[in-house]
Amino acid sequence: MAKYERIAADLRQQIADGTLAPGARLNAETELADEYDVSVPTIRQALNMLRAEGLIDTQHGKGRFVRAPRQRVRRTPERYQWEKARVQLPDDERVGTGATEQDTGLTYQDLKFHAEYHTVPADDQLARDFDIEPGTQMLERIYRTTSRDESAAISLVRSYLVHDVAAMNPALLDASNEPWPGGTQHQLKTIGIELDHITDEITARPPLADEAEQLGIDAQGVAVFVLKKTSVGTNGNVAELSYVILPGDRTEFAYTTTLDRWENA
Amino acid sequence: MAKYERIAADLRQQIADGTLAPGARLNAETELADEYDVSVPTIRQALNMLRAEGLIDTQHGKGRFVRAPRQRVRRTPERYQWEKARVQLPDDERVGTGATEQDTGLTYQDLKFHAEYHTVPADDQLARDFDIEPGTQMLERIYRTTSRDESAAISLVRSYLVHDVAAMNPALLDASNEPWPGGTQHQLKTIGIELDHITDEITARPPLADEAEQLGIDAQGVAVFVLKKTSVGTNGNVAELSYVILPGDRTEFAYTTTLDRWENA
DNA sequence: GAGTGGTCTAGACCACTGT
DNA sequence: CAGTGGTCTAGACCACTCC
Repeated sequence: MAKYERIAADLRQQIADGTLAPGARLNAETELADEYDVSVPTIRQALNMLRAEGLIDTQHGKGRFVRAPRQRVRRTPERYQWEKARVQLPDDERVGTGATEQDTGLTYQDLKFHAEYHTVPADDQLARDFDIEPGTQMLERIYRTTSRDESAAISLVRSYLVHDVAAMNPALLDASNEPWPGGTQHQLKTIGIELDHITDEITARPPLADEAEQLGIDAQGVAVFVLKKTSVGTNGNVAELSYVILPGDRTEFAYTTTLDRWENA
Repeated sequence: MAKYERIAADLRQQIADGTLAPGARLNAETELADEYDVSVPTIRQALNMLRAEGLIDTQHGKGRFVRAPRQRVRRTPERYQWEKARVQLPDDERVGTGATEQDTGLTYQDLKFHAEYHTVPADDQLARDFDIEPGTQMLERIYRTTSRDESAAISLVRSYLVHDVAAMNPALLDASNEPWPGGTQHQLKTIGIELDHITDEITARPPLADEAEQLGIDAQGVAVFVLKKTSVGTNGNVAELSYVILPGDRTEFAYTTTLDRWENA
């Protein structure tokens, strides 16, 4: 076993058994190098492993700190139905049920919310998903939701609508109307679209540099979930499609499948 | 921008635009150091980034190679219902519908299959999930499924049954009966259990060292999915619980939620 | 044996954080 | 200012792969 592996294992153990409690600062790399009687780069290699595992957090100029295990936010598809039901409520009851809540699964009042809209031509992937011609103008909506407590974003969302369809209600083209009371499903209702079903497709990949920064993930190690959410209207057309980027260490998905009973049971 | 970042970006670009095609070997670190006019450790830092991103594969003594983008295996909950329906078919039609297929979502004939059974006491987590006393004897079943083509495993499964419940059919205690025709749901039927629903809970984390090896993931970078699958019988009790470890770069989950129609629509 | 990556050293200089 | 981590150098030695 290599020295750096042995050192990493030792520190990992100390974190696991509480010798190094969450929030505690590790000794400086020069001190650790003395303690373990190795060179500084070797210590750094060990510490990089722990960072990749999400166990420690490094802060330039301050030190390395044991990370508190992140509380996972549970995301279930029940809220799709919940949001759909709320669409029919009067306006004042719909307040606080914005796209934020639909796309993050959170219902907190204390969120910082950022939205910006663009018009972009459909690339091949979007064209396939919407069953439209490549180059068709799309309304691209970028959302970033941040808890007031933390600096890190909870999710990054890229949402797409066919521009000419959205334009049937000009209010939908104006980002300053966000967060929209009632969320995307209510927005769709204003242009005559009712959703039939929503498909979630979940993959994982390493975060891009800017995603890592915005989500408060140390660049190496922790992955992000990419949730591709496809909303299909009762007419069979894709009404909205969004990519939700979620931090891999703070997210949990849960889906329940109910099975048909055996006939002779 | 640091040198190693610039070098990584340059190589990333070459991989993206096909200058470095999948399978191609990168120049040796000493050659790259000459080309970019930096030291070898700096080159190594750049290459470690690419490895963490899953773009290259390093083989000790041979070189570094551009990884082919992995084909993702799509995993949907439809097969739970599919497997349940097949339980009632006659034996000869059930062949090839083993736990493997249920837990991996694959139906290939050409799989190498490994199973081993243990008896272990329930820890606190298992006790909570099964609603039993901690320390209750559990039948722990470890599955590892490997495609005949590749050396890497497709999934690693840890499955739990209450030992005394499984023991009602002694054949269920013998690992040499795996792969069982009809899979777990048929095994449960032999002890009088019909499933009502199955809940999938999905998280992601960095792989453990042995998981990375078995799944053919380079230790750093690519995450693993942990799918916790809870199968609940028609009596309301948890019948079986399994943890499925899936490679983050080769797995995609898809779940569709059908929404109720608006009454006045 | 020649070539490859894996580990490790002993430093240097810079950028960021606090006092 | 002192202390921290981030970057980078120029080498050494070992383990693995292939011929």
